[in-house]
Amino acid sequence: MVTIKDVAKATGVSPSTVSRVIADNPRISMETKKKVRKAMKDLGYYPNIHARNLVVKSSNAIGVVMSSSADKALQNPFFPEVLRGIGSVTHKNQYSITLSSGQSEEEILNEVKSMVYGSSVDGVILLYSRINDGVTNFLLEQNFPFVIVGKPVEAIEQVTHVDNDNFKAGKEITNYLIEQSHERIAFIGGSRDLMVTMDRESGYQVALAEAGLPNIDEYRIQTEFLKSGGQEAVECILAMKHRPTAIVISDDLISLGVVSMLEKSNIRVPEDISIVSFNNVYLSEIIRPALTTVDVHIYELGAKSAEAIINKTNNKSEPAKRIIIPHNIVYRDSVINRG
Amino acid sequence: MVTIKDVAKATGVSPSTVSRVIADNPRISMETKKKVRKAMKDLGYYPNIHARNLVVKSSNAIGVVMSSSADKALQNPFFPEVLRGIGSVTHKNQYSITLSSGQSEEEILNEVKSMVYGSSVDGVILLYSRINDGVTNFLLEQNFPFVIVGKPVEAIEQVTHVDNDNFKAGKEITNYLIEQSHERIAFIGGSRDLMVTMDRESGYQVALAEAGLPNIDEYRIQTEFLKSGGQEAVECILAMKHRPTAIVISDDLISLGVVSMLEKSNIRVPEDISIVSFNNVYLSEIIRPALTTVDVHIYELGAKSAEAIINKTNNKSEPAKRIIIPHNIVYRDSVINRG
DNA sequence: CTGTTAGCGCCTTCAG
DNA sequence: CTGAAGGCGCTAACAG
Repeated sequence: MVTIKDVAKATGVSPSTVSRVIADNPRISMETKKKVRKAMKDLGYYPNIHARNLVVKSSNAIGVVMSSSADKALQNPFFPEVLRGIGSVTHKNQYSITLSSGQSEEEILNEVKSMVYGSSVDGVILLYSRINDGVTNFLLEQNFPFVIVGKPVEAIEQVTHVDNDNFKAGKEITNYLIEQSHERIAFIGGSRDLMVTMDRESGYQVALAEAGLPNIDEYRIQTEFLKSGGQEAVECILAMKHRPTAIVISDDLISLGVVSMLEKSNIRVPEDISIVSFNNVYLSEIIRPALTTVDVHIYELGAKSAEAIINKTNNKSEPAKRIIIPHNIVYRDSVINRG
Repeated sequence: MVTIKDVAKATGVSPSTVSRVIADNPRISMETKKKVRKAMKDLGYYPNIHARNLVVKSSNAIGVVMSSSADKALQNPFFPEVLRGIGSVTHKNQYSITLSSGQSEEEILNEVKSMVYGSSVDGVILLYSRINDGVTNFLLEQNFPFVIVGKPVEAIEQVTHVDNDNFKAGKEITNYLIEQSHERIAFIGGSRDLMVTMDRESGYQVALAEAGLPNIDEYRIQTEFLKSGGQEAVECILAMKHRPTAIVISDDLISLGVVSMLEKSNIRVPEDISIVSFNNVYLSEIIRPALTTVDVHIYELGAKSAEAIINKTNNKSEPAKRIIIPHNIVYRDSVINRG
């Protein structure tokens, strides 16, 4: 391994000079800089990041933690897409990213603790926001730089987050269904502990209320953020005496499950049941019928969160920010006008 | 930050003893071990990985590098899926994973160099195999532990790799088309520099030859591993005087592009043109028509490659292995029998 | 503008 | 079974 000493020796300067060249310290003469840089290249010198990080106590790495297991999350195209967004800006800023890989909440909390205490990351991005979340609480206690993709459950003024206006989006998409003369509208959401579910669901409820439509408990179904979740949910719906004519679904992947299950049960979409959902993951375009869905600009969500966390690590005293990514509805073929 | 010294002080032992407890050194009495462990817990001690890695020159991390930009690759569901496979076993073995994020070959090579020289990873997994690849050559020269997902271009006996038998798969899937009485069969592949493309393409060619079918140059099209790649390819096909009645496509995502483009051009699949492809990414099931495709067991590919690289880092002298993941054809609705 | 010194947190001989 | 000492590669004062 070629170290800073080797290039110092080769150049006839001291190690600290070499170090300063690496940092591009302005107080080094252009001449020696050139000389040193040449030697670095000739010898094939690459800095040992561990040594560096040990002394500067930072790692130029940011941790990305997903809800529950990475294993499960990666099945939802949402995550690769945020990751792309995050990756593009971390890369631009020379940060690397470390993925959480824990399978349980406890494992993940431990991972995060060792990232923080072991200072192996400079900041973390939380790809979810959940009630009573150990990781969030820990980060908050430690006053460690982090940003949430989603809406914080509490201390909303203290934590930087990038989110959509999911309440508004939920309301808008539900209103769209109402405009299409639907009156019996169900809602299928992911875990109710997640803020994103809650926000979308309240939007849905308020829209119903404002339209003077009844808010039927049975019509609000909770399931998992997976295709299989959607299939389960359909069973509930099939069991109802008064089936809804339309469903608001809080995630495209769930929609995929419900559409396929509905199809299996000989219920046509949109003729028998209309469907709208959220995210505009690319599969919502290829599934038949193509999904009317709210585009939340996933890539953007990722990119902005990365920018935010990088800013924060470089300036810890920066006040918390809230960044709202605008959404828009993409109209496709999964809704029918019943008027 | 609580260090090894702090817990030493708190326990009344020396730092080296604490270090030995961490390593679970058998020469430490059970008694002191307990005492020390308790103190670690009480104080909230977590090892500083940089300090540790600096001295032991290893990182318990493995680098995952994708072909060209992560940005692009992550658009193909293949990658999240391998990542899941890799993640599950790295996690089980307490390894973390670092994703390459370079945008160009040169950037990626530099990333890999700094991983290797900076000893920030113990091994790397290459998610592609390409002719004349700088990264592969570098790793080979350095004799640094790595495994390829795919078939090495050269030095095949020296590099551990996990692959499918893509030649055989290409032949089988083409034969299937031939059995369905197709005679004009085209091939759309990704970059011809990639071994995976070459293997599948030769399988296709041999199948044609063995069946006594002509091998028409025009029928072999090369494009990008993206949906847009498929769309481009269709333009070539539309321009032909003698259009094929079936196409072998080397990647499901490309197929998605060709199907949608064909649809736009009022050419029906499978009635006018049959399609088969590779990977069995989940979207091949949801697209209409559902794709007949060879399932290469992506998750498995990832999991095995992770096992292999971990073994290798723990035993550098281990001989190179070739691990073949069996494939199987999943028959769906994108092929019609013309007999 | 550059060199010297000390130390980051941990592990590993070498003594005892 | 345990302590003391030295060093991994790098950076950051402090001198000059």
